Amino acid sequence: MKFPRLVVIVGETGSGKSSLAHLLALENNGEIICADSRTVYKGMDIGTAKPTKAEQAEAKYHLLDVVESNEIYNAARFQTDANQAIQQISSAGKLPIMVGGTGLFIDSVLFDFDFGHVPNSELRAKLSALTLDELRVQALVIDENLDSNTLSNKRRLIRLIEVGEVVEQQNELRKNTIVLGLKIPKNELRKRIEQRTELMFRQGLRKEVDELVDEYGWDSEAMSGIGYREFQDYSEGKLSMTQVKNSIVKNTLNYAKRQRTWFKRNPHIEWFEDPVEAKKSVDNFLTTGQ
RNA sequence: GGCGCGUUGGCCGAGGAGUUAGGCAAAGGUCUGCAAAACCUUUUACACCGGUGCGAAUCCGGUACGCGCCU
Repeated sequence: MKFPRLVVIVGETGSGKSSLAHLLALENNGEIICADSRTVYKGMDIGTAKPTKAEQAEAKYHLLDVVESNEIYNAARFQTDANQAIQQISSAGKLPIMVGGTGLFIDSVLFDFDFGHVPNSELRAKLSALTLDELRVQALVIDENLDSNTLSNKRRLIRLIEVGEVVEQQNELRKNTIVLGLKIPKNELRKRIEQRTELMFRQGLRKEVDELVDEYGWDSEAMSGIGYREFQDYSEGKLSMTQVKNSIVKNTLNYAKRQRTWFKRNPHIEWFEDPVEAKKSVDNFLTTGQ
């Protein structure tokens, strides 16, 4: 079976998708695949709201703690790892459930992305030294219809030049797949994110950050995430701890906004505000295969 | 009571007679190997009243509020 049955749950940070996934796993003999660009890192537990040890004891989680906090993980690698996990889970007779908020990661599996050329770090280094205008000139040769979003984005221009062509968008959904989206009202989301941040502090976020900084420094991959990087300003005396906390809430909210924008354009997502309704939809999918 | 200084969009903050300061926040958006990233778009303000100018947020006078100093 090339495309085993797959349940996918998406949503913004704090939407409750993780707990829904956990429940679904328990009820349907499922295993979870985390589609999250941060929980792949070891040592980043509190700030990424990684499933707890207790949760991991109840249900099997995949793609957690797969790299050290100073390593780089990326979408292409996720795609491979996730597909492998899906095969493995389903050949063991279980139901794969993919949950996460990293849109690119999710879509790479959902739409079977062909990422194209492998990154060329030498070329990238060379291109990074160029100005935006110089990159534009090269990029416009490849595609003269680039919009202002891309034309101002150095990183994307570099990738475009590296690949040498515009990759064709693919929007045919993976077979045997149901995609559920969890959404919650905005003011409710804010409340949850505030509570969640508060909880992280109580669970010892600050200590986790200190340990990671001691080991990898402020410039490491681990420290680039929300809930971590904000502490640098505290350590430099620029922000008080309260301001750090507020800043984390704000950045998380901004991130949630970007996630919402990302998922909004996917027409295959069935949106739910009530997890119970979402569960019914999954039940239906599992019994009818539809 | 007298003298001086200040009053800029949600906040900070430049400028200063006729083209957009900028930053932050907010809202919307982009997205195929860094994605909790990177980036795009939008929001037309100068306390109030009068005066002088073709033209004032920008100059002059007064009013209010704030700050400082003096008696």
